[in-house]
Amino acid sequence: MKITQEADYAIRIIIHLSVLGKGNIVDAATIAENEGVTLRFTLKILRKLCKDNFIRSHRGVKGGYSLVKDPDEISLKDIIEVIDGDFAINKCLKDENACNLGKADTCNVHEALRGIQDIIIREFDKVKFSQLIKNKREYK
Amino acid sequence: MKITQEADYAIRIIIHLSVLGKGNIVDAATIAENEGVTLRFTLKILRKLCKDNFIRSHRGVKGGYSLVKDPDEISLKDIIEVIDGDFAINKCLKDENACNLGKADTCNVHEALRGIQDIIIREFDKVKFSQLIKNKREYK
DNA sequence: TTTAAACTCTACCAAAAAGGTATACTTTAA
DNA sequence: TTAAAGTATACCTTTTTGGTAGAGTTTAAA
Repeated sequence: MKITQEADYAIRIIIHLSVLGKGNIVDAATIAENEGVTLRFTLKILRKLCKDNFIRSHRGVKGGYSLVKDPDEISLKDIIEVIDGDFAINKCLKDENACNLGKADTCNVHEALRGIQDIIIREFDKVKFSQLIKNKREYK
Repeated sequence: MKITQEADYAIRIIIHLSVLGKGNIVDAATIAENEGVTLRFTLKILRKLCKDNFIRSHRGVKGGYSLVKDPDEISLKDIIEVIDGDFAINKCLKDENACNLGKADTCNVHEALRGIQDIIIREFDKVKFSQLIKNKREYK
């Protein structure tokens, strides 16, 4: 029941971009340095965030990355899903055939877990990045 | 954000024992066969459940395992914790020193995640095994 | 009192996932 | 034209997970 280290990094990266605000460009090296993640790994995460359209990249000299959406339109759920994939607290909730007893449809556990999962997703979706950058100053 | 396969098995094992009811003995081989888990792995899980006092073992011929508590006194949270350890949706919530920026105490994300984690734990704790065995018949 | 059906303990192993790095590009402002 | 940026793909290492093995110990019952 953990988010991955990579998702944690992705959250910090989006926080960094959120502080700068939608549309403002910053290069990967600056983010990496400030957030304590290696440049290479930062780049890898940034590419995933690009592919899912939360940020966009600007190639060439003076390039970098910028937020596509406003921080209050992006939730923890959104970013964790980009990295870790859909929330599924048990494999049978992602794929009913994964139940090795073949009875996901009649299983009380399955039903209970689905209820919990729905609540978890809702809670992660409630937290927007606008809230996460409260009291944060600009980076120099 | 998944429970492990092993925790899933443990849940089924406790369900099996819950159907039989507190104090009733069944041997590992029977559980293994009914729940679709190998005997060896079942034994391993049973030992962990013993150590944490949810079940007790009976050695020797006609031995096996039985529930120590009533099914309505055992929750999904209890059993998942036996196998997967304490719930901690991010490493910084288990150990504040794990924050590689060293600012768990002032971190907005940390604070938000703790709130979500508390809700998750509460939800898993709400589900008791008495509820999970509704409509389940005895095993033959 | 012997036997076999049970559980116990510790260690080990293989596969999968996670975390991270390397190489060889392409794009573009200045 | 050049160097500062991002891109794409592939690879590697470590940790976690899932599972197995071997050599015991205990005990009901014949």
